[in-house]
Amino acid sequence: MKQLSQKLAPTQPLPSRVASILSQEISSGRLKPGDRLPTEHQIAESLGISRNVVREAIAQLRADGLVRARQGAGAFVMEPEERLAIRLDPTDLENIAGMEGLFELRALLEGEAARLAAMRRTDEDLAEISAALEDMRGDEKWSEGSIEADLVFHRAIAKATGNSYIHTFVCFICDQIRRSIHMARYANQIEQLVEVNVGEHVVILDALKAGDPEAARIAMVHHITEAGRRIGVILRNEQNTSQQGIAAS
Amino acid sequence: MKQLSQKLAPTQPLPSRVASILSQEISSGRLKPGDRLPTEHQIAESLGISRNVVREAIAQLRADGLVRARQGAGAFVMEPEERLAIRLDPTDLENIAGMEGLFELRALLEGEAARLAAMRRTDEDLAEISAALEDMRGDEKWSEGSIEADLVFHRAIAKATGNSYIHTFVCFICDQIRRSIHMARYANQIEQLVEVNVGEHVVILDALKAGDPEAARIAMVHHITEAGRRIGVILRNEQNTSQQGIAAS
DNA sequence: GTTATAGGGTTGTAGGACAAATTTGCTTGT
DNA sequence: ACAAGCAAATTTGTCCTACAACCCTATAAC
Repeated sequence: MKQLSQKLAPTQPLPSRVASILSQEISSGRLKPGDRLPTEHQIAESLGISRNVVREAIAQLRADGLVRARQGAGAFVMEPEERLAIRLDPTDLENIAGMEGLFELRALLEGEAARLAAMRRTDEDLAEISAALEDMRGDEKWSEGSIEADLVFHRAIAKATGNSYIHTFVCFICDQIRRSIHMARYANQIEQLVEVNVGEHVVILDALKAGDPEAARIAMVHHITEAGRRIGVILRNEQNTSQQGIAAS
Repeated sequence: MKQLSQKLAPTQPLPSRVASILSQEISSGRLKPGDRLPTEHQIAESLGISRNVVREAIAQLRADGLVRARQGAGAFVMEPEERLAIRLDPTDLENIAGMEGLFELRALLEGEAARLAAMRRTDEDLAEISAALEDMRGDEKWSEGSIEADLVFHRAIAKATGNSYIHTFVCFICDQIRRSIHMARYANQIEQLVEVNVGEHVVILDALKAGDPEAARIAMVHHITEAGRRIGVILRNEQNTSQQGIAAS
């Protein structure tokens, strides 16, 4: 167990590192649902830290619904269905396969969000979305601010669905993707593609203005597919964009 | 602030209660992004608890990316976009409006998941899904086991997409809904509707077997819409099921 | 005016102590 | 011998103190 603790950056706070270790023990199956964790004393001693730190680590796991502590009995691993939080493992996003999966989910979710937004958006929503698009154009190409404006655009659409859950989920996924992009530093090779990117956004906005649900959805799926392609993520193009004749009506 | 602490069951562990208080302070806007939290000492003193408890509470918030603590400086509320976990507020699901939003998201997500599953499912996936359906029929009507089998059915479809993110998200949402249903005890008024429910599942399974993406998606959306209706959740039927003439072919 | 330094304040970690609750095993009575 | 109940050990929950590491600011020195 001790050697695991060295796999994390020493700059990260100690309780988080301990939480990661325990969390890994669980997700790797070494600790199965129903199992009891080692006592706080044992963990503290085996890692050479104070019980205080262990308790903070377990507090994090408990907050995620990963374990349940019972006074006098111990801390037990919970069933996977009982988890009440989603936390993505950042390491999953460091390879292309993970990014592909996330982009697929994003296209799916945001595509449908755009469809709903086309039907429900208010004029204020539209103004907010348009403003974000202006910011994308106005800022320096692919500067930090431009990327942020891009995200604001997507979030505003999700908000325009009027469904706070959709908004929450879309925000979450977008942030995961942005984080990955920043880490991988993909952005520096695509500066010349801004015009294309802005163009795709314009198509989406137009569909929202027109109140055309299918067109909005298809434009969004297309945009995300292309955006993924630009950073090396190839989506299996099984999205049903083949029926776009309907949308053109 | 003290009166808020009484709104939680006294059986809940103290750190969680404190975390809820702080989390409410943030989501209600009394603490805005960028603000610094009161010092641990102040919080401890104002609530009449030890700093240790406060630290565990903050550890939970930190794990969610809700706040970021810098040694020597303090704990600061993070931007909403920086959050790295999704945790739904259980109180949001106690009213019909919240459930409607969640059902809409569910229909959207699982509908698309069914579409992808129809294209990608392996024979093993199909066997797993069929087995779950058998369990639903075999068990006593609407017993605990039958409800679980229902969930297994939905999870198996999400797994058949081959996308672990979709699987994770669908699992998460289903669990939220199940939790709400259990809490509200809706289930007791719909015992006679099992046949209908099973029938809807059969339609989904048939579409998956046939490898018909659109039919699978439409069947899933229809099922979730109906399932929601049975427990009193009315979805604005703006789902594009109007094209179901295609599915009937 | 700018830089260096010292001080107070805040979080991070350690360690000890006791309370509360659970589990286990032993004792005792029948 | 068996069962019920009691007692002890174990484990988590909470509190306390102390110090280290670090941040920020105000003061002092150049």
